[in-house]
Amino acid sequence: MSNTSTELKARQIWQTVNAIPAGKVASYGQIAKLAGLPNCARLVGRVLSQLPKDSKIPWYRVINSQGKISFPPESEAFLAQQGRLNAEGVEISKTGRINLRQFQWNP
DNA sequence: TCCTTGACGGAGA
DNA sequence: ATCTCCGCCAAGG
Repeated sequence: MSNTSTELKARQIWQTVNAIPAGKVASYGQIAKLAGLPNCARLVGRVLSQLPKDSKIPWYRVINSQGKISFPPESEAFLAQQGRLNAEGVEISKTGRINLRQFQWNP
């Protein structure tokens, strides 16, 4: 067990994602900034991609800045995320977009 | 060490 | 609204 720089960043990211309230979403870049890591949107995606399947962290509340799920439509991951969001009342249009005006988390 | 690969983002066209 | 083209950061080859 070591505390590498990236591990510290990962903790910051987990903590921030945990703060997203149910029924709301946040973009990768937004999470990065709130975590004190500007310009690290890709890192957020990377960190979330390494979460264990049974993680309690609400990774599915994180989408891209275009208001879309960052997985290929029809993919297993896409459907899983879509389902979790729908279960929380987050609406996704037929074209796969989420209205950020309405559902984006603004702390 | 250099190059490629991503759950990214913003500016243009 | 859609599609490039870059810039960014860390990991893996």
